[in-house]
Amino acid sequence: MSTIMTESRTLVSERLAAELRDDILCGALVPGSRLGEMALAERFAVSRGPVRAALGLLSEAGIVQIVPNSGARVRIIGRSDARALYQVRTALEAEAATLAASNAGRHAAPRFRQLLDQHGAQIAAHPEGAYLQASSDRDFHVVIAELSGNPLILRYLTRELYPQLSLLRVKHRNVTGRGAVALKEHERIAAAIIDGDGEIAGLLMRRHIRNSWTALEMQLSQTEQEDETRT
Amino acid sequence: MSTIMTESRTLVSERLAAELRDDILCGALVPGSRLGEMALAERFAVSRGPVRAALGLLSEAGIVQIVPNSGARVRIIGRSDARALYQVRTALEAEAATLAASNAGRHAAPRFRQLLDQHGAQIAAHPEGAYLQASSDRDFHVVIAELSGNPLILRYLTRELYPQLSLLRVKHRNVTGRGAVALKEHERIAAAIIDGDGEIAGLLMRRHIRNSWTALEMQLSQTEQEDETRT
DNA sequence: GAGAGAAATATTGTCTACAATAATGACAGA
DNA sequence: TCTGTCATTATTGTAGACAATATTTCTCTC
Repeated sequence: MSTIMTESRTLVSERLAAELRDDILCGALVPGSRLGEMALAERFAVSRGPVRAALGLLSEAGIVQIVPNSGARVRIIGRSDARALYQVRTALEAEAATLAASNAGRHAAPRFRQLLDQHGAQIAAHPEGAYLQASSDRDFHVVIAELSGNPLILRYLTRELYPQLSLLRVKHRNVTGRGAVALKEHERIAAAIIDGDGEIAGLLMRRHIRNSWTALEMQLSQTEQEDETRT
Repeated sequence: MSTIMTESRTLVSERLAAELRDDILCGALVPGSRLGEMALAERFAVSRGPVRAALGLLSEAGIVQIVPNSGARVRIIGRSDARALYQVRTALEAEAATLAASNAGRHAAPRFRQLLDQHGAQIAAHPEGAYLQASSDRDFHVVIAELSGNPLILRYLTRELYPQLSLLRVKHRNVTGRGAVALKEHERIAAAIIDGDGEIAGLLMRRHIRNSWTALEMQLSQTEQEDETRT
């Protein structure tokens, strides 16, 4: 986490970081690729100072890896990284769901309804489902983190965990989500939160993230076997 | 989190960050105090470049607050910050305990025994107990995070959450721990982990952190009232 | 004396240049 | 052909200077 208080005017370094972040998360800069200070300074027509600061911010987000005296690269997220990320997600998102159930109340129902409808429409359009955490799936989770009222949880998820998981997505484009099953789980979580039942909300969220990880792990296993077979 | 791979040689910026970190966590640099780049560069006889990088690292740890174009200060941790930190701790440490129960097995018993004995000796020496998370209390929690096998949890706790809570300690030196009650809770958590009972370990850890927060919150309330009374 | 505005000063953000380090390429020997 | 050594090159880390911004001080008016 970082406690840089930013308001209106944005530093060059922060703008660079945002742009590089987008390039990294959309796959334009693939995991492993080199982020040389001099090349980036030239590309963005700035000095190396703000480039270094930007790389520091991206390193902090966990999507760039800096080796002192050697340079920075887009981070490669391996299976064990993904596992650790999912375990942390399980913890934080279960806590968020529990807290959200205390905070949200009935007036959150329309928001959840909208999110779930959106998600349902997405699944109808793509029954096999896109990869984990397409936007409506992600939105659902972010809303719960917001409703938790804990800015730290929200920050860790949105600034670090989700971007890092996006890197996994860049690397494994053919991994699919769990479609209607996941949606059903979302619905139950939302209902528990709306009903103020924190214990059940937390438990269902744990289960949901665990299920997502189990499915993903299986697919990663297959992908890695295919990679080995192809080598 | 930061993904700077550091091995043997340490950068000036990292050495500065470590030294400043120590100054901040021991209270030599109190919350709110100003960390000017020029003053620090002069104090450490280096240029402002590595000072800036060091401040970036400390900001990332959450113990320094940087306002663009205005400078850096040691962060002040307020009550709502502390609450958020404890909620995140609850989530992460319960998960760590659950995972540790799967990983640790019986051979962790001597280590726990040692930690608990140490903690017991500390409480015997100070029955009223020092402030939250004295070293043996902290060690117990760190060991569980290590046993969890999740490097991310360990990193968040030791790099960010505990240092930030140390800042709270700097501000509230008269807040006491829970003495023998906390030790008893530790013992039960350790037993559950050694027995491989992840569900109970996680539940007991949740309860433990929650209890610690409840006690701390009460004391913070009193301290703040006294502060107001004194003003 | 209080408040507003301008000027002066201090500090941070960025740029440029040099020092330090790692990576790459060339060459010799087994 | 492969391996090890050395030289060269590229890049990162740091220092110092200038530009940009915020803070402090001073002056004037009410």
